[in-house]
Amino acid sequence: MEKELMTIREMCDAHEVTPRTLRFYEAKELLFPIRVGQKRLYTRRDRGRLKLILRGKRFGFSLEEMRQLLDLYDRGDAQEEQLRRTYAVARERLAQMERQRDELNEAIAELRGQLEWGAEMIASFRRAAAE
Amino acid sequence: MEKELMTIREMCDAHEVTPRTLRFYEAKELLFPIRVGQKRLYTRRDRGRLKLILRGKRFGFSLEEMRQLLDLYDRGDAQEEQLRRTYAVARERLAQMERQRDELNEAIAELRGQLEWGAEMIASFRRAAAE
DNA sequence: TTGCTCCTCACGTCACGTGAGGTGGC
DNA sequence: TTGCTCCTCACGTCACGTGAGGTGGC
Repeated sequence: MEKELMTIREMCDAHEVTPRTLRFYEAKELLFPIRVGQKRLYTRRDRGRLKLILRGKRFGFSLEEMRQLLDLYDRGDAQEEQLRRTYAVARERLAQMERQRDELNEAIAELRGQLEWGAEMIASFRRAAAE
Repeated sequence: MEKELMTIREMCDAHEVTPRTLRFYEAKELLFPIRVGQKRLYTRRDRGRLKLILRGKRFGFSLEEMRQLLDLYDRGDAQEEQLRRTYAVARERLAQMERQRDELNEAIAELRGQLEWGAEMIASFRRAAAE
């Protein structure tokens, strides 16, 4: 059973982030934990938002983009509009990620080539030293 | 024929970087253009270093890492040592790039799944609106 | 005189990391 | 009293971007 309210430490352990990250997201108005004195208590809503934020990060969305999408989600009334917007932004991101993957694959191939060349050079140094 | 000395603008056009980038690399001691008054004139050596820096960037090396490798290269005496070091660092980088590519591919697959789901949802909104 | 390119600060960006210094409750 | 966890500034990081304000030569 999940606790209704979680401390900052419990949040960190559950989502593998640092306290600094959670405070930073709060400053950026991405999370809104309850304050009891100085302490923060995170609700189910905060956990839902955090999961979406972390997922968005894996997709390369900026925090500002995630904030805008979450805000749309929160307004609740325009569910369809929110979905369309997210869909459009996500398609662009997908295209960027595919380009990025292609570049990365090229770079990997190039670096592999360089490494082969380097291995040969090192081998020839060794042969020269053996004389 | 390539000119022996190039202005900052010629360097920028030749390598698709901004003046700010070249000045930044100089501040970080990666480039050492000749100063004629205030103006900078870049030598063949600077161009060689810049090419290596940009290549290194594509491989994800930090500027500090590139500076260290270039410094080794410059000492010239320990060519073999330099090559070995570069080779070792490059192998690690390759492994990181491969991990990064795998994560990216996973994220792409996941995002594609989300997009499909989103497309269906939008379609069902449309059907509901058609009633 | 007007443009153009060059220059030097120096602050801004993004997503946090990292102390410094202090508090509350077991 | 000692630890532990929490807290709030606030500066540091990385690789530049972006004005502001000024200079030199056609």
